Amino acid sequence: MGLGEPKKRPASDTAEQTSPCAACAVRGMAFCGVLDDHEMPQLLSILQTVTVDPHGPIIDEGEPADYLFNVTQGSVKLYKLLPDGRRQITGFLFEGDFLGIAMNERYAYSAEAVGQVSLCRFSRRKLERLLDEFPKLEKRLLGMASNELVQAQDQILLLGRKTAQEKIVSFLLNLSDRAVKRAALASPISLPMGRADIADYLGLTTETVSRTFTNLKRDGYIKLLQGGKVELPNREELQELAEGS
Amino acid sequence: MGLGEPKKRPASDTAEQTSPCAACAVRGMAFCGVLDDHEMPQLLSILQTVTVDPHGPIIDEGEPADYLFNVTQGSVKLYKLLPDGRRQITGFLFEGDFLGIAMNERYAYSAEAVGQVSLCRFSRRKLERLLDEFPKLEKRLLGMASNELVQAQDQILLLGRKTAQEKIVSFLLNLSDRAVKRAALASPISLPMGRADIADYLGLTTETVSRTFTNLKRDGYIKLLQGGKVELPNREELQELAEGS
DNA sequence: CGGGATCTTGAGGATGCTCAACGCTAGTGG
DNA sequence: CCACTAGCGTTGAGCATCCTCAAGATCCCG
Repeated sequence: MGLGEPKKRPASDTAEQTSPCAACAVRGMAFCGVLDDHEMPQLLSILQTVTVDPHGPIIDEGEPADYLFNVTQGSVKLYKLLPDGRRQITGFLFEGDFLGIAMNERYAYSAEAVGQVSLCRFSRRKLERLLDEFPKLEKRLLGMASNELVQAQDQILLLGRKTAQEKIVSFLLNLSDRAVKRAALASPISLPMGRADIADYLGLTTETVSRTFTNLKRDGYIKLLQGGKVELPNREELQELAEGS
Repeated sequence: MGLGEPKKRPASDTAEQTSPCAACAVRGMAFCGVLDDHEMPQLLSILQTVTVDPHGPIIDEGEPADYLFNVTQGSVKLYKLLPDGRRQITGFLFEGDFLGIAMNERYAYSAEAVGQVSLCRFSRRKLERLLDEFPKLEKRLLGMASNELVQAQDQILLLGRKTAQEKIVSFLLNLSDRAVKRAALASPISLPMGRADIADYLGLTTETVSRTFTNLKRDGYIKLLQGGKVELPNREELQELAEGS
């Protein structure tokens, strides 16, 4: 696992010593949002901030699941591989998303930075002890797990029964919805990942992704802007395209 | 939702009055297994046993998620529909499986009995109150949610990147593994669901499922027995078929 | 024994894949 | 400053897997 070894920065070696969390932009959206200010120090004591370069590994499928993460900046892709190299991306994470609910003793998938990424890293062992102390943290995690399961089922429906065009449009709408949840704009959304990543997420090839974008553009459903941004002029129209109705 | 209205049987109207749980065959595997004997009465007080006829509905996608279930007998299919009728089965449940982790305020999918099914039914509201009282119950549910997420990712990999034959073989091996967990045999496994259900679970058509079974049979990888049972003579061989290695 | 449902088999076709070439952009070094 | 290259995205032509449509076989329950 050569390139991109995470650069660890203990929470206690900078001016942020007292609390990187106090200034944290994603605290409200993340699972730590349920803790009050006076409870934060205990979380802080088991947390390290980490940055990873583009394409750098974060976790590897099959390794002991010793750490959990919270994405504070950038985007992350999760994926599984078949022995012959076929790849399935199981999800993308953005600011505020949690990495590591879906695991037992070992990581069930690998994770890699899409662009430059910053994360909070928790020792799993220590976090589990904290859960005993703060039941509301555990409740929050259970709620997040529920949400992720619902998302996973949507993805299963998409992969099993939708056409290439429906897959692409569903994907764009999903990114748009999540952007709104992060208090970003619903319409010019940014695609930090490449065509190959989109293909491996939707069970397609890069060529099919590219062709489908071209068609959607030609028919006026989307506009491709500078810097990998996409404009969605008419969400309701797209909503229907996404479900074939 | 006409046919198959669940037949409710309050826990207090039969000889099992004191405890249907005491004699419950699946208690060890189910989430209630974490409760001690002296804690069971509280669970019992919020529980009803229910039976559903073949093809009878259990829950409907989009309805308020007022009840959670534990399957005690038979098999259940979970599915989502697209507006034009395309169907994706998101999972099958067997004895001991829990129904209802993946939900928020409303059910994220529909559930239907495959054969004759028996279930324990819990009021969600009351169960949530019980969770506050028994943190170990909550911990257990979080663990189960983790497991389900791992399963969901496997299914995503299957749907996105596996061939028809790999899908079928993976499915058979999965059923076999789960049979073992229920203390059943690994090899002649039973397929309580029809070809159409298998197809909608694997993102295929019934014809493709049928043809693939025929091919696997011809090549000696499986044997189709009486009563919808399937023999898997060589699991290791199948394991390789399932991953294309 | 009959009949409906389910399963199987066949022939033809469409969606998305493979293989290949070309264009665009950004970073690099002369 | 600009040619060069490497990576990524786009486009095209042919093809394979799986789907569609249709007919026949089998099973199960009355």
